[in-house]
Amino acid sequence: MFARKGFYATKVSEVAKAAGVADGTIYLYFKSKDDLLVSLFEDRIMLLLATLERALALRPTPQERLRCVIEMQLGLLEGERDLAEVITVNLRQSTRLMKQYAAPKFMLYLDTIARVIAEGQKSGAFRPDVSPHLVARTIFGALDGIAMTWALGKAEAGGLSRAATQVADVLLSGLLAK
Amino acid sequence: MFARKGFYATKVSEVAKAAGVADGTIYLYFKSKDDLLVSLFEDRIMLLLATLERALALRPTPQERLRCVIEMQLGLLEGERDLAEVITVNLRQSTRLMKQYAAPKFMLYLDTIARVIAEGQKSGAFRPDVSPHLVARTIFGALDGIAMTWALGKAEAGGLSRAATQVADVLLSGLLAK
Amino acid sequence: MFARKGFYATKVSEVAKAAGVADGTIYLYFKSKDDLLVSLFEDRIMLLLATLERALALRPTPQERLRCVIEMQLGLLEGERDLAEVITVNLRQSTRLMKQYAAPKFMLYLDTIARVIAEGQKSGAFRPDVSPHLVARTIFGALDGIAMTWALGKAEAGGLSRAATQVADVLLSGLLAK
Amino acid sequence: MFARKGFYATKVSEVAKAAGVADGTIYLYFKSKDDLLVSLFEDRIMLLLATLERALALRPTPQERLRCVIEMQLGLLEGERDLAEVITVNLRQSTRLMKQYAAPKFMLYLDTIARVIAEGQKSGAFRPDVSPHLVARTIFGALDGIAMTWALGKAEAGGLSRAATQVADVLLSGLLAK
DNA sequence: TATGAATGAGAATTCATTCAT
DNA sequence: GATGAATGAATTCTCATTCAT
Repeated sequence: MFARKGFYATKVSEVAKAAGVADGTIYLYFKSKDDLLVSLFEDRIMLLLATLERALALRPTPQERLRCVIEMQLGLLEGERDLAEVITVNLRQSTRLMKQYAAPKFMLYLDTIARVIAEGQKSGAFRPDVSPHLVARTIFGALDGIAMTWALGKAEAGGLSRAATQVADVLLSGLLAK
Repeated sequence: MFARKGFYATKVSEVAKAAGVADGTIYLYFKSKDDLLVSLFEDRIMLLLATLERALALRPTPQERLRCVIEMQLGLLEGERDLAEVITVNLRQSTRLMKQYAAPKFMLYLDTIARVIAEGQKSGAFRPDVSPHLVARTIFGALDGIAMTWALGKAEAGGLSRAATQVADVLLSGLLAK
Repeated sequence: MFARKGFYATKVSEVAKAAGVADGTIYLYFKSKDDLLVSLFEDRIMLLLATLERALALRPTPQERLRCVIEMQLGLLEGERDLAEVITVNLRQSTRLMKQYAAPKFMLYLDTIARVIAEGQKSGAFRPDVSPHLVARTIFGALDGIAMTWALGKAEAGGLSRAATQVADVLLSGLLAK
Repeated sequence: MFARKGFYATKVSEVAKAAGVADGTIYLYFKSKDDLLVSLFEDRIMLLLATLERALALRPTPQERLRCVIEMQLGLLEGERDLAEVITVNLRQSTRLMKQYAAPKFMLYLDTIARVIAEGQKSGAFRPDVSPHLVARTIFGALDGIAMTWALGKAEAGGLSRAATQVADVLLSGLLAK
């Protein structure tokens, strides 16, 4: 609902009706309307983090690990256009929301990406002249931007995974040591 | 004000007071509160587009042109933390706002970047195996993500221009034909 | 709880928790939240009435009987600051509550005081030129006001019984026939 | 409206309609619904205080001054049954309201009465063996109780001023030095 | 008897917008 | 053009009460 109508335009009573419960019941499980949005985000980013850690454990080379990150971030949203819209668009409704709740969890995610880069640099696979954290922010932003334009546009099925391969190609060849 | 408190948390009366006019006066110049935000965005993106076109005219090689894009997008926000926050965070109020007003102008901007890529591919400078539009979305997203994390974090002076160089290095070597 | 937080600010669930039972259990013993307050009041005023009647039976002279009334009304609350607050403050929730439930019982109480006065007048002990009912209302109000200011203030231990003696002195010498 | 329906049972929108303004307009003049009630009380008690001080200035003897207090407190409500109900009943809805807002102004009023008593004691007119503040609380309570029973009952015209004379007789002869 | 999760009616308050001055 | 007092629609959240277990 947040994706379709926007967070502020969505009434709690609509969420309740869609969930098949009474208005008050929402408040037995969520502290406030804000909490509803934040929980959605946290659920997903924690899921992403957990899945990512597990997947990374199976990929030995830095190249594979980076592709893994890219595939997972876009994969989380593939087929879930509404979720993509909530996370890339609606979540950013208010700075307060972002700073207070989303930022900490989000930083954990950036840290994970940065660690992949740093390890690749240490092993000599990636160029050492760039900041791992900056690269992490670049990668996150690139994928987020792709998801956003995908969600706001036609959101074609399979579009994100096709994008993932190309983006990975470009970023990887930009990061590999010469 | 939108940046500091969020669009919805900012009252029109606060904007009026900050501008030193009466509440009603706002409505002599803007159709609605939404219009206030959209105008802000349009002003800036049109400025960015115009400045970018002018700057691109002076850069002959695709490499220089791409660096130019990167420097300008981040440069627009350098030193204007609040503006960065409005554009990367607050503007994403609602899908309606994005789709109806921001998207068209935004597409013009993506088109400009895509054109730079396509020209680079045609001239043989950039690898031909990636979609110019996808690369444009990647570049925009990367820069937007950097600006967002910069704005939400400490927003250190000079941070964005230092970032620009490194991002340009990575993206360029990822895009150059072998 | 009603005394500490006010009747409207006290949730039934808080009363239930304080009583160590589940919310629903309250409704097995009380018809409604209002009933909770009314029962509290009725319990106490009936207790006061019964105790008062018993005590009055032992005091032969009008003077003693009047002192008895004063001591009992203030004595009921001595050491029970919360109860004093409920009766003097919180019970006055709404005119409806007062008129419908409290007033009848309350009138019984005023009647008892008025009877003490009337008997004193008949016996020649009290001045005959004042209405017994008006005097009863005066006495009740005076004691209620003392209890209220005591409850809203520091509610010092022993404060009410010390007050009782002085008030009785004043009222008695005001009522005695010349 | 508060008197007729009780404070909690009265909706702000009803007050607004009765006042012939829109709901929101209430909030341009009062901070909250509570403030509406408190303002009513403060207005009146300040009026009472001012009128009382002025009237007291014209009465030389302690006896006259005490009668003056009694006449004014009951006189304020004479003919204003609703106001009497608000002040004696509705205002006492919550301890918070009383303690936080009403108490300070109320104490000023009690102080004024106590001063009348203390002066009477100093001049030798009143018995010296009772606390002026306790007597003030007694007098206030007696009058408040009379007003309350009057408001909750038939509230006959002229009832309060007739009561005033009798109460003054009793209290005065109770207070005069022997 | 006791429970406590679910209910949903209800109300205070906010704030974008208007328009008489 | 500018003002800012007044508007009133709109919405979150609370909490007394119920009832299946």
